[in-house]
Amino acid sequence: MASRFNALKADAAWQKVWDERKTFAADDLSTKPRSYVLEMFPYPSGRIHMGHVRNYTMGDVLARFRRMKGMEVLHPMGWDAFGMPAENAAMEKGVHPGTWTRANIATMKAQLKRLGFALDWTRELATCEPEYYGHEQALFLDLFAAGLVYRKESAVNWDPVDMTVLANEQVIDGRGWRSGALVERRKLSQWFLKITDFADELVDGLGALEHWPDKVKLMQENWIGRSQGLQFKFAMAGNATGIGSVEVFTTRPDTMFGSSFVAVAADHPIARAIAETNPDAAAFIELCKRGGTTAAELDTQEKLGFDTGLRAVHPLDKAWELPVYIANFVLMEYGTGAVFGVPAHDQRDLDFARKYDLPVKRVVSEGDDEAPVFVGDTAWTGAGTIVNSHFLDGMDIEDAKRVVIERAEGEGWGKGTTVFRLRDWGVSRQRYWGTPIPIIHCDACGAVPVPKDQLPIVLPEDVSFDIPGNPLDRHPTWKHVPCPSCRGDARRETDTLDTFVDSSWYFIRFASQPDAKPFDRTGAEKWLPVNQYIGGVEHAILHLLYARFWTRALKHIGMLDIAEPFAGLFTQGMVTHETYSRGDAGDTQPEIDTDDDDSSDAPVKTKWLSPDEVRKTDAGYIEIATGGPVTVGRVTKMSKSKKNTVDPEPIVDQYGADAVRWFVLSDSPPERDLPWSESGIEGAWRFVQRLWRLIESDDAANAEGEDFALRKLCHRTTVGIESDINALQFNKAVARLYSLCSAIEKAPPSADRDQAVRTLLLLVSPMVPHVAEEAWATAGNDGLIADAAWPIVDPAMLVDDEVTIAVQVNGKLRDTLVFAKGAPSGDVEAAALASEKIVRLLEGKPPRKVIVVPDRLVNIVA
RNA sequence: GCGGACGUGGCGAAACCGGUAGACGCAGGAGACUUAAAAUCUCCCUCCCUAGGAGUGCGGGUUCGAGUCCCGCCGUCCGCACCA
Repeated sequence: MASRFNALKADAAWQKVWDERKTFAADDLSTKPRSYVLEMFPYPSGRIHMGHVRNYTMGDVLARFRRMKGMEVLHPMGWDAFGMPAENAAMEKGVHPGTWTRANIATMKAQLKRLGFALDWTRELATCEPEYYGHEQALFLDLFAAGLVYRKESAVNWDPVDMTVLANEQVIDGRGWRSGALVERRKLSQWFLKITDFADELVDGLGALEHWPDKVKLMQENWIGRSQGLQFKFAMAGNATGIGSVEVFTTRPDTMFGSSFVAVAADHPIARAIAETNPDAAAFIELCKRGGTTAAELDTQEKLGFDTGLRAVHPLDKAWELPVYIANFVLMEYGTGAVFGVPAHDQRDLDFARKYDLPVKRVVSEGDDEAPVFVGDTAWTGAGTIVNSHFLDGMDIEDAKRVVIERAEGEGWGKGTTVFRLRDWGVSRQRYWGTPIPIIHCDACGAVPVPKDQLPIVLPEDVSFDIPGNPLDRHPTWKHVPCPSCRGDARRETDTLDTFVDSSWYFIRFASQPDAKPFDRTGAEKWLPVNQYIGGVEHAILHLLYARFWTRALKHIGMLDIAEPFAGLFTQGMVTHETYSRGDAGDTQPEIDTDDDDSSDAPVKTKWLSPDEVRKTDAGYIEIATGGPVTVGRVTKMSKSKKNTVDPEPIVDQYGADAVRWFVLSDSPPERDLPWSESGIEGAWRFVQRLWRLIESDDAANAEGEDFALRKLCHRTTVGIESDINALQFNKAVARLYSLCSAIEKAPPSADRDQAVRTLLLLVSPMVPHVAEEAWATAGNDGLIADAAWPIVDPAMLVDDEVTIAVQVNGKLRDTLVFAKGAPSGDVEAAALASEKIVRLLEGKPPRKVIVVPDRLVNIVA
């Protein structure tokens, strides 16, 4: 009797069982091999979206699979719960950020539970609770004590919309990563973490991360931007100004004899000193500040300079003087804020030299041309031999670099150095909804750390959000505290920590969560590093770099002996959907698509329609409300601004958790984008029903006799799926399961078929656990399929005794032959040549050559 | 501009180490069952035209044999960006 699988009922029932039995709680004391599977924890924005579903389903399949393979699996979940959207909600709706956040967590937790994820909820944490951020404050103080935290006044990226400071990593194309507002430069006193102390090891450490995507490693390497070169001082000729020297950095000391000018940044101390007495210089500096910083502007912006009148003495030839310019293309933030220009071998310097008629001298010869005058408008930056350079002549570039550095160090005017693009991590945020920085400012004692026994510093609840700015700073009493050191009147730090600090150590807290301290070292080390971390590429630099730094910092201060937090990383693709717009407006409107985690939408001109506002008809899509035509636009990332989102919850209501899980695992390779479609989810639902029918119709009582081919297929499928899941290639595992399912359906009843059904159930159970549990119980098995062991593969069942051999003529397939495996090449060749089709094609001519690849093919060259 | 990835049917995609291209799914088509529909099942489904030929973005090359390797283009996407 065929019945339907009632997903709604079964999902709830099995989720309750897993919950009550704490099936997926990880045992710290287990002696089994361990595996820590983690997906990037969500920001509690309100509701889960398809991206979450895809991300967590992938991790879930891996976690469930590893459990079945006999491992003790840690698969926890928590909430990245501090951040701007909660404050925006507070401002818009008058609700306290904590109330809003905790309500969202409750909603999203219920939504995650409905998907049946094998999560260890006993370790759930939310970063906005004092039980978490109090420990974070303790860690901050530990880093402070170790000298890895400092305060300095600096020019910062100020987001005028969010009214806060942003780290360099959070500024994208000159705009705030969250608000999309044009970032301003401001001077502020800020707390910094010394990530640059770890710059070298953060680059070098990438080499050991075998199970990370090359793309992410490369992005981090470029972000850290390590350059090796020479740092040295030019002495000034004469000393009328009192400026004695200018220090520059170069990666090309080999080209020193090709230099024709020195340039300093507009905000370089030398430029400022000159501006004090020279109004023209001051005006030029103002001009430089006005220049834009976007890609397009930089591309078209002319190289401009102002001759200071200063002359720098070439360190290798004291008689040689170079003009010193203030130039708009020199950055104060990089290197020493000053450069020397070698126009022949640097495009920027060449543009500058051509504009100001400076000498362009060739010092690297790319061919035979050794003429000292370099012509043309394209600098030569490639390999070559050093020419026109005295004692360097004839050397290659690398040798010349070494020789110059040795000489500089020997003569004491410079030294070989490494310079990084990476800046220290500014962590102060002028926000309420974040971790309070545990520091007290005292006029007498300076910045004093809060004694650890006074932690956590808890956020005050009575705050208002009716005016912009930081409510902590405006709070009447909170910041007024005595100095812990001298007991005098002092002020609490009112800035809070960047929320990326919260996510820099949550994976450690998951592994070990004592009450009295952030984590227990041996407890944490039992689980760490995370074996498989899964999340979006958008965190390739931000979160993943910070977490790597934080882990190394903890190692540095002896709190943890783990260098790299994430041994394996996988970055999954996005979930996309067609876009629909009314009429023929198209999707050509430019727009800024900010993060989908928040509710801020960019202004949109196109009238977008959501998928449930349109219907597909034979004549194309129409708008349901008006019956008007709908333009189907590009398939893009689901975003609120384009209204092409699909809310997972109603889909789960309609099709059940298993169908949704199966869909997000099917078809698209997990690192690529997954196009969501209505027909796709229906297909997934049909498969769940098909599985159920197959299981229900299995008549175990009458199952007798053998089906050797089917038995072999089960073993082959099992190994295949093991390797697919280990490689996170779920789309391939899905395809194999479809094939096995079809083969079982077609097979006549037998004991092997009955066994195959059982195997199929086990193999699909990590992906569609609810229908698998239901069927497992229906078939009368004891215990949960979640606790069942993965099928054991018999290697003998993987070998084929027969093979199909392709017969090609000139590389084109003409026939196939079935042979016993390992048949002698001579026999195979003879059979191929005797084949009717081959005989006809050869027309009696003898083959010129015959290639036989054993057990694979015969290629006849005619 | 620099760096990287990718390009296979109507669509999402498979294809091990260079060895039968298009597995598996979606959409579509035909049929069966049904009073009918849904569901289900069976078959077809790269293209031109069929004794066959062409075909993995385009043009070359290496090879008995190329989606896979090499050279040169074109296109798409991503990251960085005056980085000295």
